[in-house]
Amino acid sequence: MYTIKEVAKIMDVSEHTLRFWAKNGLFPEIKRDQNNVRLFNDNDLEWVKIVKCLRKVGTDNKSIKRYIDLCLVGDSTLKERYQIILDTKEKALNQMEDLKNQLEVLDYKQAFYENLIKNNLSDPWNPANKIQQAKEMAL
Amino acid sequence: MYTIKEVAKIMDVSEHTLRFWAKNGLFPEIKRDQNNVRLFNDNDLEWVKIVKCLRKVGTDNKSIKRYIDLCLVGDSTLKERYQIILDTKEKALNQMEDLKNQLEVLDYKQAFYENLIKNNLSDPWNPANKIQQAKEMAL
DNA sequence: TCTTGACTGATAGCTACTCTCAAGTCGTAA
DNA sequence: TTACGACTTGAGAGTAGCTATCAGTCAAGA
Repeated sequence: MYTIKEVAKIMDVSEHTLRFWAKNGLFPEIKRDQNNVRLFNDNDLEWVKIVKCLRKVGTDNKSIKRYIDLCLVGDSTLKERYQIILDTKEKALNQMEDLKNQLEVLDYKQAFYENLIKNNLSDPWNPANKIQQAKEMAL
Repeated sequence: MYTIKEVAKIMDVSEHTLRFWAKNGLFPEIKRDQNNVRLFNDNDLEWVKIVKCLRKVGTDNKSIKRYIDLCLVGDSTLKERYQIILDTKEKALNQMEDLKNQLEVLDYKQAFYENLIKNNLSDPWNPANKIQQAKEMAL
């Protein structure tokens, strides 16, 4: 059994966020002790894990709740849940692709700056420099 | 020269977001025609590209504005800007790593569901089933 | 007994959009 | 000439998902 603080540490999710998720029904009911303090068990940790996973790939909380609710309905929703996982995987792969593209932009920028710094050049992008260049061309 | 609508299409960023970014100083001043309509040139498109890139890897707008402002200052900020690009690259790589981890979680889930569906089994996670299992064990 | 620390829910605030709206401009068709 | 439709503008309201603050409860230790 874990307190919310321990779960926050183990799962690397803030206590605030865990309470927010709990309040919004993103976990099945979590047990409380006699003082109303939440006590997470290992199974609850698995729920946190899947919610965290779905959030990380950008699933909105409404859709996550829907998935959780399907889980609680029982076996009749197995195929629908399976499909959600497949769709989520595709989303994650698209995001990887997107990140790769952004990395290319950053690689280009890096090379651009390295060239300027190494050769002690001026930034041809800078509007101020543009004016300067225009002046030079006009001479 | 491109209207905001064209830029939105070319860069795959909504007109709303472009106006929002512009209002918050995430682009250098953009030219307007006699009717106050924004006219983006190819250089502006490059600004949109870098802002989009920074946002995609989770940079907050304040930090993006700071980067843009550094760009406008001129060559004295080249090294600082270079460092921002390097830091951003690292952030992007961390995110890739994170996504890979989440994909593993999803792969596991996929296998889990495939097993249940193929073998026509009950979800051992379902709280309702847990009760059932407990009952069966009690028999 | 008092203090410290952990927890609680309610609520306020924040970021980054996202949407709606009234108003202005343009080209074309009746 | 006027009406229309498609486009733009800024202002401002609304939203998602946290994030932070707060007052209050409780148990354990000095």
